[in-house]
Amino acid sequence: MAAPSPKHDVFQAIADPTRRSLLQLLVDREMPVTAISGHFPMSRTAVSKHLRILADAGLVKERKVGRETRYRLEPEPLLELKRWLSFYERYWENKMSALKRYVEAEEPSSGAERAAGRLGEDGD
Amino acid sequence: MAAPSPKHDVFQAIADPTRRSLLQLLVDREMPVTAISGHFPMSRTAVSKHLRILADAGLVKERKVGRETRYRLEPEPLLELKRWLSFYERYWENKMSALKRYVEAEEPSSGAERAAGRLGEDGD
DNA sequence: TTGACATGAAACCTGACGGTGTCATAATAG
DNA sequence: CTATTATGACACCGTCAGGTTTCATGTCAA
Repeated sequence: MAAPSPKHDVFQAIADPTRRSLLQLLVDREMPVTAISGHFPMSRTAVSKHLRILADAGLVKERKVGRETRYRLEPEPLLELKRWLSFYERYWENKMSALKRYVEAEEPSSGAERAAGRLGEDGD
Repeated sequence: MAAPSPKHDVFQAIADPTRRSLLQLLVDREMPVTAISGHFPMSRTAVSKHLRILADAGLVKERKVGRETRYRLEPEPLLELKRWLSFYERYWENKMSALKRYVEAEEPSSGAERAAGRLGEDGD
């Protein structure tokens, strides 16, 4: 019963770029495996395995509809990530001010179109 | 140098539990490798490699002091993570209300002890 | 029933990862 | 100078993750 024995945690699940794309693809629609795999340059089986890992981490949910299995995003587990992150927030607040504000400014609304938000790697 | 070709991104860097502990250990103090490795049940070389990966992702910074190399946290790259996360925030806000508030309530202080936040699996 | 479609499971390959031990080198102590 | 300490660079190894292909099963359509 809802035994929380996830072999894969959220951190590991989102570590893979393919998996992150998968999440984004399923962000608001529900899709069957074959349709999903059409968006990726790999075999359907490979995608299926990634989905399994995501499901294992609780990030997607499966629903069988006829002969197909539809997957959809389940964002709750990301809360763990958020909480982990929030712990470090106060640390970068120490040294960041302008940069932080610049980023924060885009969040509240619907900032998400800037997929490639480049951060200054070489700070000093 | 300043090679902007990080083989390891932030997502991958924090995927490993050891590396997350490493970050936490270096969160406000600067430590040399040997001292750091004293906190972990593995060889100094292994720790050193983890540090390399973290440095590669820009999450720690090295400073040579005499014959020792001191490492310290560099939280800026976590912003990328935060921005990635913020994209999904509005999605879990759809289905979460009480739960969200309950979690949010712990963040502001220094909440990080509740590692096992159980979420209702079947939302609808 | 028969056949096509959707999917998961299994066996397998390869490269990266996490770990070890050893060694070379730079810096400090005597 | 010599010995010790701190560290990084290597070489090596076992495991696992990501990928492929093949096969079995279940569902839908004629």
